Amino acid sequence: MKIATWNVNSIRTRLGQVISWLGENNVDVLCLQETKVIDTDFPLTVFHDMGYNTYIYGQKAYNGVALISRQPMKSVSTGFCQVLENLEPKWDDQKRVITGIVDEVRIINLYVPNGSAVGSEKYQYKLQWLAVLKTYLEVLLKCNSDIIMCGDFNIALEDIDIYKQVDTENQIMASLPERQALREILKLGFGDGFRKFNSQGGNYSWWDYRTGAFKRNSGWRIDHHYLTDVLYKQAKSCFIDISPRKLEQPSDHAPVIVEV
Amino acid sequence: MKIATWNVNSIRTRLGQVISWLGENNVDVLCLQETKVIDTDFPLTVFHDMGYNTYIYGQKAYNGVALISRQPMKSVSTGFCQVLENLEPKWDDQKRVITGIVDEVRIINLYVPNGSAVGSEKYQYKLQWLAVLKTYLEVLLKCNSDIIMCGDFNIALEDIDIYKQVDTENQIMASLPERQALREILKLGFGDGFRKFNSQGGNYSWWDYRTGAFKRNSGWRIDHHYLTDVLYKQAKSCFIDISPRKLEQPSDHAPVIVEV
DNA sequence: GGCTTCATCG
DNA sequence: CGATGAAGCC
Repeated sequence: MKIATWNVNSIRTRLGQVISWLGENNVDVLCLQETKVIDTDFPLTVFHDMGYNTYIYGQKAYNGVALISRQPMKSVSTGFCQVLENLEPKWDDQKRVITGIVDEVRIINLYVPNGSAVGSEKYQYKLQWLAVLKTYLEVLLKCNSDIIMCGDFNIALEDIDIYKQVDTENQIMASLPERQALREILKLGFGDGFRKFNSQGGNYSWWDYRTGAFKRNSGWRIDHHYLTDVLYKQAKSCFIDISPRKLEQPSDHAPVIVEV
Repeated sequence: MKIATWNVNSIRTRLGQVISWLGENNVDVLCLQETKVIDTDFPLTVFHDMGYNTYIYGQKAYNGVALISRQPMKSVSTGFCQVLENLEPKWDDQKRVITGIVDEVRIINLYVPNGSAVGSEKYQYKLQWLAVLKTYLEVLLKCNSDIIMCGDFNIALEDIDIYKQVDTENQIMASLPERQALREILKLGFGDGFRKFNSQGGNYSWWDYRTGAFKRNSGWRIDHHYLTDVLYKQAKSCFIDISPRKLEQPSDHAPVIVEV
């Protein structure tokens, strides 16, 4: 089973690229982030015509996640609050979480907040959001032993996940508190799919649109697949496909594919 | 001498098309309207590199006119108020007028207000603006006997200048009061360069972006060259070049070229 | 309805 | 740099 994650930075702008990529890469589930569209405007039919089942959780202009699955998914759930019933509803104002089960495997598709700048209000929100995510995962792990949690984490966990040395005190996506929050989550029992197969630096999934970052490979590895034990052990491959980033009008992120 | 007028609907968006058109059409003066850019952001150097002298009169987001001249121009003047010293300054809030002399010929480049809808406040402004234009021309005619007044007039003077019969009571760009205001101006001694050579309908310079107007040639002839007597008599040709309207991301107007 | 600004976000 | 939405024009 092949599971891909791709922050497309607007599904409507990127639809042609996503469709052609999906035609060439026969993935079973494609997890999209930053769809940036309300559900009524999501281009469903083109995925249905390709034989995919589509589960969406979007909003206007910002955020938005979707699951594009060859097989119908079961136990699909959107947002945190359907799982954490006592959680304040405001945690679902931003559409960043969708999950469903296919072949006994729970796929969790996440768009973690960016956090803007260390110390900012948005940074606090990111850290709190990661704490909520942890409790969310604790609940799901009670029912589902096999989980693939993937998406745009907006966190580079190790220094080799960044093209240059950064200040881990002040650099968003690399600061120690957010790294620590993610490590606490991984301690629940997740392994990094990409690092099972590749321990080298220079592998990135996001390059800033500005300053020609992609040409110089000035990237960050912030899009991840985290797998629970059994899935991690049986994983066959995990790689970043940088080819869509070379096209005209690309997303700033490249898709990442794990095979289990 | 070849004088072109072209409403480019943003010089920055259309720069590539304007430059390549200018390279292929060796005009002496190119009169631009709707440059939509403040003077500090106007792309001057690319015109200078082609050997053109550039005179600009722009504002943020709306309106804006420019003269692109092979020869340096003399007696360049922007707006109405430099010529009509007692005129209220508000008449230069919208940047719609620029003029200069080349080879003893005064080129006046105009972007006449559209007027929105007959009877609206903008319509009243259009009629008043045309009255001011008349007094402006009366002054210039005292000093310059040879004048080419060109630009986007937002007026189709005759029924054959429109692809279909319209209601001349209510149709903006065709209503009797605005046609009459323009006729009063032409009575000062101007002839329509295009009509010296072509008395046929079906010749248009503007096609609405909507409803595939260009494909069906549902156009209007609203971009004109008006010439004083001597120039009118010696004019060698006047034609509309519809080829740029066929490109991707075109202006909704085509350039018009007169040779004198 | 097409298109181009601008402001905001990442 | 590139996305969106709102406003204004035609």
